Amino acid sequence: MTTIKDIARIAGVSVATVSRVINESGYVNTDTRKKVEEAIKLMNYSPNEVARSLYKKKSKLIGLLLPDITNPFFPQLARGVEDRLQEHGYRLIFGNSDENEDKELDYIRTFVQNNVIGVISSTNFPDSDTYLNLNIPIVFLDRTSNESPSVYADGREGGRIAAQEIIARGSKHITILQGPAHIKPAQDRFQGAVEVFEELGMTYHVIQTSSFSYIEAGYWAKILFEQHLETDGVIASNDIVATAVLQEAHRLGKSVPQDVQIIGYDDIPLSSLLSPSLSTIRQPAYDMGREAGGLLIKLIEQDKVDEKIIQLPVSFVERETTRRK
Amino acid sequence: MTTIKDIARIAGVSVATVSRVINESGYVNTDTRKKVEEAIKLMNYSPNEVARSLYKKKSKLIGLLLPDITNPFFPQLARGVEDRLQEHGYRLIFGNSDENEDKELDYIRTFVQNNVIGVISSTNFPDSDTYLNLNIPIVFLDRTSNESPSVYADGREGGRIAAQEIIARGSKHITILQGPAHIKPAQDRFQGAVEVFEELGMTYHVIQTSSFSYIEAGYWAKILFEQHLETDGVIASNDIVATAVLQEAHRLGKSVPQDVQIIGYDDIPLSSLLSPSLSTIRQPAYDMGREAGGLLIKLIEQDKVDEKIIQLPVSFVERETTRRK
DNA sequence: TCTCCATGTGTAACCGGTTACATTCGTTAC
DNA sequence: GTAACGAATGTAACCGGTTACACATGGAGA
Repeated sequence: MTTIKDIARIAGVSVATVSRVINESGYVNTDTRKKVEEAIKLMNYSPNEVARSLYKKKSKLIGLLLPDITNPFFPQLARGVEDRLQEHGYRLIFGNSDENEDKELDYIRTFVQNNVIGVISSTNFPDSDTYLNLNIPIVFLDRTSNESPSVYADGREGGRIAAQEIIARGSKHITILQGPAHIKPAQDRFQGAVEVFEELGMTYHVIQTSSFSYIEAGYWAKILFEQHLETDGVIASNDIVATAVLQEAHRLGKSVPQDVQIIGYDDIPLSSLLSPSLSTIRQPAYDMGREAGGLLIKLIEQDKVDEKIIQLPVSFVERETTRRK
Repeated sequence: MTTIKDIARIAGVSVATVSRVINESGYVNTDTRKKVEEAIKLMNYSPNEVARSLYKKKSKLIGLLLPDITNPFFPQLARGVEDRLQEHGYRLIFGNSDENEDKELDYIRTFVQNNVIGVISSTNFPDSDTYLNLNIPIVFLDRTSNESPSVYADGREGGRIAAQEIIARGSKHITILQGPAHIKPAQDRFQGAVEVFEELGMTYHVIQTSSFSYIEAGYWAKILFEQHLETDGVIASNDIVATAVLQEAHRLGKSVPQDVQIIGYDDIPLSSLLSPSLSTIRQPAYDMGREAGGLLIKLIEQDKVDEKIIQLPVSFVERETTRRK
């Protein structure tokens, strides 16, 4: 591998001068600069980031921790983060936590060991020591914690909207699928929906689900209609579960949205391709990722950041699993 | 941050001894080891990987380059890779290439700058200088190139199976959706299907699509039925497009699979949740990722590796968008 | 003429680890 | 008695950059 010494030798200067050229710092004579640049081009040299990082105690790497990239909501977050950071020359070290605190801790440790300059995390444990003791900027994504920098969409409001819309469209026997208990945003949206029913004094049913996995989604859908066959409106905990409910409704000969209305959550890309296409509460996942990236960059590059907590709007996307008002 | 010097001071030994304890190398007296270990625990010390990496010219990082994590086929690959590597203490630097050679080059460069010890890449340009000149192990994933280490599923065979199955199930007017021209695996599966038709002397139609994006998928589905309304069998280039075709068929009042049979490709998780659920050619994406990770580890840790090219089987997953034989 | 400062460049310390080599001590073998 | 070797430990060079500091030069201002 070509090193700065090689370049220095070829250009007939010292390593300090080469470094100055690379970093555009300090004084360098125009002719000298030219010689160095030629040597760099000749050898196709690019500086070793590891050496840089060691001295500066800062790399160009950022740690990204997501629960599970296999859940189609998260790739969009990841993509948003990456696109934003890439524009500023930062790169990602990536890990899936599986909502598991130990795995998270392990990843965070290796992030730190690799001198990452910041972390973006969708964690269920934002208040753990791991994060409190972290002395690099951290942004919570799709999660919040007190005054910590975070980017998220208003889950409670999303839940409220889902309930309001499905009620306004005439469902009387509504079942809410409550997402996994340990996942904060899932509980927020559930609470939001429940609130609306309580406020209106309406009854509703709840099916508690314990994971967001594809395999189990079908199971919950079955349970739902087994326990509450009269259900004519379903507020699903996310679009995957909603898709499973849609399938189960078909299987039972119920037509959607005439017999049963369904509202999903997230607006994953496939929602619009289902038949009937899925009405859902949209979270602007890609933008959330971008915002998180942007916020982290600010935290890294600036002393003061005013808006450390960014809440993005959720919205009802009316498609074909709900009736017209 | 705590450094090895701090530990040495606290334990009353030299840095060399601490290093020996950490790495379990050389001779260390049992009592000394105990003192050092206590100091490490006391300070919650973990060694700086950057410094290590600089001296050793090797990190614990591996570069992973995928076209677009937003396409649901790739998260599974990524997950497989990560899970496998994680077991061996390796971490991922991740990037999306968007099938763009410049972006790829840029990522590969920063991988190298960060002393990654290996690269896994789904590239359309395996024979470019970028990869030829790379002097660290590289595994091509979902792609092949000559004798280079690679893990993939047999696209041609997948295409053949799709054609055979849909023909065997009675479709007469079959339209093949040909995936983007620059994506090798898409062309392989297309060629495989075409082969079968040629061998049987059957006619078929082709719609050439130019991307795998969600947004355009609906467009291609529309085009398909506009140009070939008589189509009673569709071999889609992947499951997303197949989903769009399914939707369009419904919209046109065609029932699936009675009027039109549809076969997808990939077997992304959502396929089984569609209604009707999607018959498709399954690629074992997660396993492909795991295998790629395993192969790379072998290449890194062993001198000789016998099986450098791993081909995984594709299979027909019979669901509800095809009729019974 | 002398001082001061901007310009230009090199030397060497430093970042936090790893490891080659030197040194010391105790035991064993001849 | 001493040569040889294993065990235990420390010193310092090294990895490839960055940068503080020293030093040289030349022109402007007093």
